[in-house]
Amino acid sequence: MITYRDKEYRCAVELTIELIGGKWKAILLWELSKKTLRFNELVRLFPNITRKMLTQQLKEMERDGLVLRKEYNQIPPKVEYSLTNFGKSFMPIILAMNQWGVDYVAGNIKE
Amino acid sequence: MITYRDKEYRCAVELTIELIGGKWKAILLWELSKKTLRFNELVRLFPNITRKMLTQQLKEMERDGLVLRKEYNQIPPKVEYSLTNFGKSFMPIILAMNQWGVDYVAGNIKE
DNA sequence: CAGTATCCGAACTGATACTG
DNA sequence: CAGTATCAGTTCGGATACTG
Repeated sequence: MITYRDKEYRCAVELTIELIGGKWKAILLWELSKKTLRFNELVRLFPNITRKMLTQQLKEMERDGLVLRKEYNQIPPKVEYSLTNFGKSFMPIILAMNQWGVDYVAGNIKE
Repeated sequence: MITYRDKEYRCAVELTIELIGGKWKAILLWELSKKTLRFNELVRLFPNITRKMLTQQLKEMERDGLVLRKEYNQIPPKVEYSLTNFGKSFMPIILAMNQWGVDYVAGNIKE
């Protein structure tokens, strides 16, 4: 058993899923690992995610310490999202996910 | 863009999430990688998953080619679940997930 | 620009009972 | 043993409109 922030998990995999599971978080980590991005840049990168879901996911990741939200007090507003060191610690997983795609569906990748 | 089984994905990570995302699939892959298991053994291993959800997840993984369902025609029934080679191809990801837990919450693991 | 608010249907999850 | 069936509650996800 693993205890983390007062919750119990059967195995490490379960905990990992809790932190980066869901439809969007792994992909957000992937993009943010390449480049710090502003809110609307993320919106444009992912035509399929709504602003609502994007805000929600980013907030959860910020709460969990994976993402740093930097707000510039200016008009028009400017907010930048980047990975914390903790967020970067998931990169081996994200890279493994990407590598899996390269290995197993490489023939179907179109640039 | 990646095309896989008539669906399009922005990046490999997105496709990986589609195949092994969700709350249970990664954990099921983890357990089945260690040992072929019968339905009720899985039920006992995961007190938090209901039979309904377990059936549903296993069916999806079978449909996607990750899991092999072997039914013995006998009474009482016996069904064994194991990983296909395709299912095993996700092991680098699952192992990375587990390793993350070992590295980052090791202090909180109780056997 | 970077979000909120509201509404709504779909999907997930759980409890319980039942079946070949 | 290995599931299904049913009901109900919660969360997810998307469309649209609005705000500081």
